[in-house]
Amino acid sequence: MYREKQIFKDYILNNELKYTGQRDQILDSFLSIEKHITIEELYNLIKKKNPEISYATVYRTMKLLSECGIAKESKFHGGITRYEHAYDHGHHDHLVCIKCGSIKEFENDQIEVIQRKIAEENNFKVEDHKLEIYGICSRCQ
Amino acid sequence: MYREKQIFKDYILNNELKYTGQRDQILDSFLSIEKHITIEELYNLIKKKNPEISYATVYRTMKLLSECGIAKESKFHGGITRYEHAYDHGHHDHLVCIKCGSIKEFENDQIEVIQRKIAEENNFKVEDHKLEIYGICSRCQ
DNA sequence: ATGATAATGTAATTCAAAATCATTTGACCT
DNA sequence: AGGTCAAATGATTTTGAATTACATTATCAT
Repeated sequence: MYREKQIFKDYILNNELKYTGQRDQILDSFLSIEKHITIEELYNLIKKKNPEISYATVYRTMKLLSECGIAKESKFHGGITRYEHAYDHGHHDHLVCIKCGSIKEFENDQIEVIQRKIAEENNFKVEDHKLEIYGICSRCQ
Repeated sequence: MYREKQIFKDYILNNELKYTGQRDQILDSFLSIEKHITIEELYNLIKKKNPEISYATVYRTMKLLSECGIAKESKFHGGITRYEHAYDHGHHDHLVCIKCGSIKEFENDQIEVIQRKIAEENNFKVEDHKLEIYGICSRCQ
């Protein structure tokens, strides 16, 4: 079983919620996809297995998964919300193709260090940060 | 006269548009404010001088100012669009306070260099990039 | 099985932003 | 200066993502 599933179950338990079939399906579908997925894409994916699912439930469940650190919301160019896997994923940033919309992750320690330095210089207490590079990916050139 | 005003007039001329009183007022008000301003804030500011102004005109004019490089749209945490001065402003990034909402600009050449390196490694053609650091500003701690 | 309580689906609502459209205004021409 | 015509404007409606309200259904501890 996915480690994430146990985390979700614990979260459910600790908050007096219920572990339902839909929540389980949504988590499974989310984990099965290795991309930054939109609610719409996720909804359509789940609908294949369970045509009864509603948009509202997908929205609500992804909020829960974000709260317990399994998913992370992010908005790129255009502004619609996408979800990426967050459990056991170190901090990373994104290369976003403005042509095909593909999103590639990358990690860079130097940038993290510089960011901390800038924050310190400004007496700023960092909670989170994001770096996005927009351009044309190799395939689209 | 602001250098920006000439740019705007040229842009208007080249696109067979018209340089109207409202557009002039909106540009003046925008330039007079040294912050990342929302449409609502700008609308309220202009309304004091000209109560006839409408939201639609402010929206439309800010689009024009963005098109000709005088303003730049940006969305921070929360997602509502803000406009900042763009003419003759080098690239910079932002420290965003999640408590009071204040936004502070900073420049860092090292980050620019690293970003270019990362893009190169990924055979990615950079068009734009943004770095936002979210946290608590010095005043709010 | 029962009852308390949460989850769900449908539909309505919110909010920023954009679009529609009738009317007004500005730029250009002679 | 006045006429012409396209563009600008304001009021209103529409859009689209996201959230919420509410009636109904499902879950789970007992």
